[in-house]
Amino acid sequence: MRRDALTTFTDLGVFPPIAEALERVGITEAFPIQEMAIPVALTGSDLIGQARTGTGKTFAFGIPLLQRIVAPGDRDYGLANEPGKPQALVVTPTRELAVQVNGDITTASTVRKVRITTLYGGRAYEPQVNALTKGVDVVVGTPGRLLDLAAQGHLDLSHVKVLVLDEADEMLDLGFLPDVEKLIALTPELRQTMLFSATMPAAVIGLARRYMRHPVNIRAESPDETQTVPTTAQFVYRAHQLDKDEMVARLLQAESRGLAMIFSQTKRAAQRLADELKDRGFAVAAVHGDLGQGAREQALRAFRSGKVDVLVATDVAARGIDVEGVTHVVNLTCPEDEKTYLHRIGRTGRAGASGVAVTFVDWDDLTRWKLINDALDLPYPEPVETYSSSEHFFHDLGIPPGTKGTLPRSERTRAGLEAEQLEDLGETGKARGRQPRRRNGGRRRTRGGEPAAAGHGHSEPRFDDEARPRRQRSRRRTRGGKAVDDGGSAGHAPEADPTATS
DNA sequence: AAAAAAG
Repeated sequence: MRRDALTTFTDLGVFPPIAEALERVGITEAFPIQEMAIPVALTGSDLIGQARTGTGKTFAFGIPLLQRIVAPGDRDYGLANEPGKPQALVVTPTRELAVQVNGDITTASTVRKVRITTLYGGRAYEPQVNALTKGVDVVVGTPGRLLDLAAQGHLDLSHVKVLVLDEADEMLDLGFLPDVEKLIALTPELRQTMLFSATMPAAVIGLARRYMRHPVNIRAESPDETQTVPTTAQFVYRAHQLDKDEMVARLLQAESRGLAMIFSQTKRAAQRLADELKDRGFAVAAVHGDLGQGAREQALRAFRSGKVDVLVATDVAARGIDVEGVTHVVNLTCPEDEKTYLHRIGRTGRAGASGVAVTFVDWDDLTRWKLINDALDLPYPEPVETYSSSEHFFHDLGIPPGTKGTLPRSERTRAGLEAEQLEDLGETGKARGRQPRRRNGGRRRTRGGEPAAAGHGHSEPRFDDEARPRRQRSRRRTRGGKAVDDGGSAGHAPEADPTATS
């Protein structure tokens, strides 16, 4: 359901302090999921919201959540809620996502005095406990720490009137379900429950009904429409293991590349690739669960600011993370399932921007890839056999042929790969120690220039100003101190929300 | 089997 006329938040029933707070950062226009969900959510109804990655789900629940609570400065303060007890709770599957969602909700709350806090693991208890002691209206957090603080008597969820499960299908998945159930049990039965995700399997909706009362289903797209984002061009290759580092390095030389995220199946492989790319002279950071929380957040901050323009990650960064300027996503190996694929490649092509998603599929994973391909109705049943020297690989990704053979290959790459492969074959009994760091090999980054070439007859990935989405962002954003010009024209940008997360 | 999430 699209309207031709621009819909403002005020049109949707959003009250002045929130509309004004959003206006202050240049957010004036509601996007489809917001347009559909906000009026329903404001009535207090339970709802299940589904919309593609990067199309504005966070504000779709964040805005009504703020409007439905009573803040200290509000005139009718104290009517319905005990001061200082959280009235709204948002649960996310990763700590970094909790931080991000906290930031977005805070953005919409700057005009009112709303106390919002983030509660998650890997950090000291003291500041979190102190915040709770002082009094909090909205809590965003991850399950483990929330339960922990509740068990210790610091967190009282008995006054929660709005509960949101962000990335709801993940939160209701086997790994999280027990904790999430415990959390829900700590909240009042009479509450509003909202579920949001880009992926919402029917089974999950069925399960969710146990925790909801007559939920309204809201989908920003028709059910038969593709779940992938049309402005992201997808490429699927069958690559050889020993060639992958080289392919990634070449891919990172694509013209007009912005930020790139590379997804790995394991923490160790992610760290190894990050080290390797660093050796090759790329500005890269790694984020995965083997790192301390400080290092994880530092990596993400460096990436957001553009201090590093390559982030190697495990699936810890697959969902919800919204970083402006990500033009390339690489899957080092075939993702687990279509949901993971969708969320990973959804880190690019956000809010109407163009993106490129490259997936490497090993021989062993061909069957699994076909399942993903079929589930999402993609046109890539047979991944293209490719080597780092293949002409069409360069052509597809817009890399000038002249760069061939210019990248140093570190010795550690081969050593690491061979050791890993032996391990896979079960031929090494003991854990492999970390390889010694080599000194920086060279600086080979090439950026900017001509638009990237098209591939597979899909939408043309281009990052020059002329290829930017027609629907211009109404918000000026800055990154690394300088303004980012979003430009505008061409393309078929469906919706655009600056601070969207999925 | 891996990753995430409490420590």
